[in-house]
Amino acid sequence: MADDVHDQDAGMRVVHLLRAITVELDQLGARFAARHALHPTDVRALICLLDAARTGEPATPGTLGARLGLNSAGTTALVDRLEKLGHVRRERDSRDRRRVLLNVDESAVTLGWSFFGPLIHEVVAVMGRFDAADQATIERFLTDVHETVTQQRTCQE
Amino acid sequence: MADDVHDQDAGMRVVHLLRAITVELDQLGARFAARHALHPTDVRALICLLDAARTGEPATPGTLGARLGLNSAGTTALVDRLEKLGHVRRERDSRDRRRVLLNVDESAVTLGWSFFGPLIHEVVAVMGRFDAADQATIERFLTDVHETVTQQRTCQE
DNA sequence: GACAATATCTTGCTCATCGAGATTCTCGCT
DNA sequence: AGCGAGAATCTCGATGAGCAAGATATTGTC
Repeated sequence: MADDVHDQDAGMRVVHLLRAITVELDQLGARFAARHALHPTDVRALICLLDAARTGEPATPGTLGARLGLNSAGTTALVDRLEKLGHVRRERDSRDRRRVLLNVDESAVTLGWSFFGPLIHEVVAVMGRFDAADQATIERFLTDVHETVTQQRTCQE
Repeated sequence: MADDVHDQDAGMRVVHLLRAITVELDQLGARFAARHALHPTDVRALICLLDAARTGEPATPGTLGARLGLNSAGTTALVDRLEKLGHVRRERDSRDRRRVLLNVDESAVTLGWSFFGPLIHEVVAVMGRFDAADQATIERFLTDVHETVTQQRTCQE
């Protein structure tokens, strides 16, 4: 039973750590936003768009708005802002001409890297201080947590 | 060199996982907010207040606003909202009557647990599937990452 | 006791987001 | 073909969170 208590303590400590990391990353994102005349929503939008670009799936205002929990009006305003800043370009889909495809400009990529690059580098370095077996453990843990959180989000309708 | 590339790949995968987890947690927080007539900022405020209560340090509008990056006007409006909903009570400090202490109501605690409790339980369960050595590894990794992120945030002025 | 410093609140404004509806385009059906 | 249902996006007016600047109340210092 002592082990159970111990397990739960480690679990709670990890929960608090994950929450603390989330809060810190949020604030870092907010600072990045303020420094480049962006709103927090704009940063989240760019992250989503870059993710989509990385996985090769097409991005449209509809999918973006759904991902961010915005309605159509807010999504239009968001894309307007990003387009005005030159981070995104609208482009009519030639197949389905109702749709608008969103292309992320190179400037947004370099902008993101200039700000988050150092942090990413640091985290990779932290990871590098663990041996291969431990790295696999960490990756497995984070994958499980990600799955759990995603499930929690989607199952609550 | 193949090992280097391998290390870096694992590092980048972990970075993406951490970011994905952050995004999911944000959206979960937003859903929690929408479901209880709260704004995202209100949720972040409650988290800060509960953190402060847990560590025993006194919470005031000033410290809260600083933590959230709000100015005094926004902080006043925020505390007004939370007080109107009964989640927080203002109370003049009897020693320094300029100050206002913020007391989190029990209702806010139970509200938070009713929503995030299941997720926390799940994450603890995920953690429980690892043996003690791996748990220590995970905790050490998250601690290092947290430190890195905090450092990155504070050093950028 | 007058003055600077601190903590909080008030006022007037900007702008992101929402709800509702208009517009443009696609596709199945006859 | 061509008409109508439905889908993707945009426009308009309203709401409200947050900001800048200043007001108010309280404390410590000379």
